Amino acid sequence: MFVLEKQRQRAPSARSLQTRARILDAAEQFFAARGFEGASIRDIAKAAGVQGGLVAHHGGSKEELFHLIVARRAGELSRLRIEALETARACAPLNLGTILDCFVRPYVELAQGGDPRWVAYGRLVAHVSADPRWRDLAAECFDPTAQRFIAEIAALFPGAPPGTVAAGQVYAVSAMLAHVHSAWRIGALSPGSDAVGLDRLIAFCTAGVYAILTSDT
Amino acid sequence: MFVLEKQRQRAPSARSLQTRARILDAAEQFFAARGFEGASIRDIAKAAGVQGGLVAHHGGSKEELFHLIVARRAGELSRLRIEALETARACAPLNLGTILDCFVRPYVELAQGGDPRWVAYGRLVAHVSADPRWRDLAAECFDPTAQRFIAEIAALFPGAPPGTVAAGQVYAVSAMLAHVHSAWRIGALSPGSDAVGLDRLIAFCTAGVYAILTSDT
DNA sequence: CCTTATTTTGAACGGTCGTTCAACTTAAGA
DNA sequence: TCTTAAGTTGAACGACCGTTCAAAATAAGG
Repeated sequence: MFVLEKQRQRAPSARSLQTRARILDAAEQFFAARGFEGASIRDIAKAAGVQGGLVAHHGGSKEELFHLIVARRAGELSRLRIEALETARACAPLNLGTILDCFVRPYVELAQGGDPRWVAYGRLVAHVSADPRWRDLAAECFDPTAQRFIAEIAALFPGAPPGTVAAGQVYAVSAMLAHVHSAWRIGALSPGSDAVGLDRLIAFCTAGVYAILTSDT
Repeated sequence: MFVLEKQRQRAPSARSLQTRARILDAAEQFFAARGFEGASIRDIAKAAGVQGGLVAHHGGSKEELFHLIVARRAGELSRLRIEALETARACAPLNLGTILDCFVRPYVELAQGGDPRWVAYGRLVAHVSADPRWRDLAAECFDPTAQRFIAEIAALFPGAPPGTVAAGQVYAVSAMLAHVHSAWRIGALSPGSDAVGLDRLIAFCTAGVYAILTSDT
């Protein structure tokens, strides 16, 4: 899967970096909208305004390109979530609602902020989660942060079985993704602040996770 | 999208019905495993043991075939859910947990029962829900039953905003799908009964929906 | 300013895709 | 039994796929 790259002898030019960014952004949109097989290298190249061969030059094979796109966005989001967690911990002792807030809020605010790249990323995550083909990619990009939050929650509920904490995490993530990419099914977005919907989502997740962690069975 | 078909002049033979079923089942597996674009007519034909042209004869175009497969399974599941709801209503006044149980349990038991066709259907639903391309299909196949359950829940919480009930329904569905097709992320299935996991899922959904329906905001 | 690593082009390669269709086989209905 | 609608085959169509590569253009580093 991964071959070690030849050592660079020169710094990339500004133009090359811009081209690379255009290719990755275009690929992100097409992969998100049409899935891995549905997105074609030629469509991506045309949207980025380059020749097809250049996509391979900057992104490698189609699989490597997909991996690259998911990993770069996941890394940035992971950083934001961990930062939110540390900030919250510095203010007050963590509770369940705060922990889930730190996980859910960063992404939902990015996606609802209107940046099409983060909306696309949500669809990408949905594709990756739905297809067992991407199991390794999910494990690499999503699991470390998820494990971190699972550990925080488990520390609050010492008696809860580990599997139950993990289940709550998975359910919460799925509800978060549905909140973003199935918003049209919930109804037309309210013209005012979207924060109401976000708070409602976090309340749903918190109550659900709390219920299964404190149940007797 | 839909042309009116020529009137049949003869009943289909038993062999033809079997062939048709083999084609639809094979298509269901490939669409579920690889998505719409990832599944090829030739793979489906080979798995069904027929020539490629026969797939078009029984299933129409690729889009029509996809629609056919989702609709037939959705119709059957919808019937089971409504039956469960009516049975429960006959026994005792409905409450939130019972309503959600009637929605979630029929599918999860089918999928966890080991029938690969129902496991495949779960992945199909995930694909349909993740891709805006299938918005109309989702509206046709999923919304009527969802609306029915939303109405039942709304009747229990007269003061709750309609959008909040719909949000709870969408979150619950997403958690249910995650429970089935992301079970590997929650952990190895317990060797004993899977009903424990199902009860936990229903408890999660019930507590979450209840929380957002009774919140002040 | 040179040298040359890097970026970019343009075209081509072998395959696979969804779809179509004439010809052949099967079996329903009179 | 006979007619013929329906089922099935096998091959072909044009289009698009991911990938490769020699050659040209660009620009970093000495």
